[in-house]
Amino acid sequence: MKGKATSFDIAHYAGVSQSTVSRALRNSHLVNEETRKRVFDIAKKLNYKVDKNASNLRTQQSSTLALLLFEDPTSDESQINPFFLAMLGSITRACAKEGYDLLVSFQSASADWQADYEDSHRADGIILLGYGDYIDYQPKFNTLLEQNTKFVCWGATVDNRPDLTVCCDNYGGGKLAAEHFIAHSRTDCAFIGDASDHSPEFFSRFQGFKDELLANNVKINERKMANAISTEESGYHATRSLIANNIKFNALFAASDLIAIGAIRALKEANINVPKDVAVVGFDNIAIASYVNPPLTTIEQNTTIAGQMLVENLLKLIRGEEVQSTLLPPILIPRKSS
Amino acid sequence: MKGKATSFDIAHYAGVSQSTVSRALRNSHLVNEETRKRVFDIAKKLNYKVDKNASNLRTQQSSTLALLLFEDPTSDESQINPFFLAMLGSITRACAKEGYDLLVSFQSASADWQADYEDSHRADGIILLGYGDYIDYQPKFNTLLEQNTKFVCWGATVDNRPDLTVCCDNYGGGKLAAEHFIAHSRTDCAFIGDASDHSPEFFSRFQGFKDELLANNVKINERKMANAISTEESGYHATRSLIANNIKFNALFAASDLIAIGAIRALKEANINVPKDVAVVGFDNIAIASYVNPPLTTIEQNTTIAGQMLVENLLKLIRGEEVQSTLLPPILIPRKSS
DNA sequence: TGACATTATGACACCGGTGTCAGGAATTTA
DNA sequence: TAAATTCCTGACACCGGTGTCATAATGTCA
Repeated sequence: MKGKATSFDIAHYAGVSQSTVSRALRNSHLVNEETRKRVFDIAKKLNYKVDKNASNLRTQQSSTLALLLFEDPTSDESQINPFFLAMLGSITRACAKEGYDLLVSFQSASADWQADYEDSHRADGIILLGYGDYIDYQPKFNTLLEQNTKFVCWGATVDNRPDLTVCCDNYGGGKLAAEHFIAHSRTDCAFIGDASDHSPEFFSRFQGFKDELLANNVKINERKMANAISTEESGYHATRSLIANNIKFNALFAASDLIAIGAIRALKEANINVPKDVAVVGFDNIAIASYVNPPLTTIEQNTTIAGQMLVENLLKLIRGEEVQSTLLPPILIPRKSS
Repeated sequence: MKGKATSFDIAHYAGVSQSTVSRALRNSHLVNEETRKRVFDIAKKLNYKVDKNASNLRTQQSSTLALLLFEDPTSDESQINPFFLAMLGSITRACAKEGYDLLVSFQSASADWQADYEDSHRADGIILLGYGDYIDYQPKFNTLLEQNTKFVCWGATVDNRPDLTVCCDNYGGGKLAAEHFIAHSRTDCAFIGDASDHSPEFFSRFQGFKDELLANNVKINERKMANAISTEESGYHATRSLIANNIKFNALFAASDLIAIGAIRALKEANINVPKDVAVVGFDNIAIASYVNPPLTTIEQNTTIAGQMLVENLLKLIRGEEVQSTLLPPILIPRKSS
């Protein structure tokens, strides 16, 4: 046999028509049991596999989802944010469970990604995953919506479409961090992250943090805040600049674990003891968090559930079912850094 | 416009035949420049995207590679080995650079994965990534070879086909670890990993380690060896059992970083100081390694290059070009654990 | 026994591109 | 001016399945 076997080959050997083969292989009840068995046996012998391109072309669907990972273009090329990698893992699993394949692709936020995968019928829907400059995405979301492309995204909100977003309750997570500090009488708080509304996730975390402090009559001093994107380097530099400016605090809330880890490095360098002098709380609970020294107290986002929800919601959208807005509860994981 | 635009729609608006549209969009030199422009403009306006299913079906290739990740089924479901995640990242990037899409899928070693992706024309080739029981795979490799499926694999060797494997020089890496201990006069060595030939990568690491020690007249005591698979838990338990058996050593070579991290935890628990009492060296240089306490000395496998090589070699195989056997040089990254 | 339902199958159009071949128009050559 | 060449385009088969429709064979009921 040259080349791969087709349904015509099977039809030939089974002495039936190609139509019947196709039906038999898809377990249509229209096919005689005996015929079905014969076809299956021959298919197995010839190592036949349905040509997905032909099948997808005809049925106009692909049983495939696309995952677009937006990386902050400023972050180090070689290291991908471990939080996203964890998400990727759980999304892959969730897809497999649902019988879907997963196409993975990295995108820079600026690129002209649009609906490429879905328009070209390569994927039935798209999962968008990224941290950061989501605000720039709204026009692209609109394009996707206009074209009736099915998509869900992590973290970012889409105007008037809360059902397209799965995210952690960042505001609530921020409050958890504040509660934790209050409970341990650490009220001289610093924040590192991006408190502008440029990065909505960080913004919400900060808002929750600030509001909960206020509810306990604690005000956060603007001078005790520094901007950082979600990398260890950025957290390190932001913290160093606070220290260099001689700014004092006894609690530090970092908008992500990577930032927190960088912050701890900067604190250590300045001979500031964690947690004795400064208690540090991060956000995400990436795998590294439990191994750093001291182990990092953090607000966990459950990536397993998050990945499942993204996939489930997307499939519902594809099937035309209604989707509820999904907010995942954050959990405080207390460790030795606070 | 209902539904997605097709090349016929463009043909209609451009007043040319569908054939010409197809040619124009693929920049065939057979098309008049003016016609080409017109077609492009209309395509853009209609937000036209080539239907990959139709295109792939006709051309019998997919511009897609499949990545099959074999996880050790005994490892914790929720956590994927960070080394593989790093590989996944670099493979994704390498694919993008070459203009290929990447299908990602998790498989358990036992499943009937065979050549599914390639047989069904979803992918032009397959990358196999896994640790562990590779020895069981040879029959499946044979099936793949028989069917002329293009594939490459990480780590595992395929009988008589060294060109299909990309891996780190595990033997050389083991020697590096031994050299390091010798240089620091730590000659009472323990090894944790799998020194049977069940896990060829671990086996090679151990062989290199042992041989280099022998070259320096140091013999490793069989009692100072313990089996472990590549998880933190497994490393922890293996080390605990050594300690429980009152086995003494002043240097420990772990077959992977996760094992090493587990080992350090066990040592700490037993009040054994790292590196003062026991120097620890791991293997992989995963991201966590530099953050643990103390930072872990390890043998780095460069995942960026590894991913690139896997993709490059696979593409060469697909194009029918000759591929050289690829052995990547390991590098010792000295940190505070030794 | 004739009308009708049920079951199993084949023929065929179709999905949306790609590649081949034939041929008309314009240009060059003899 | 006829012949050859180049350039550009359209018609059409084809990739390998899926879904619809027609139909033959068999079973059911009045």
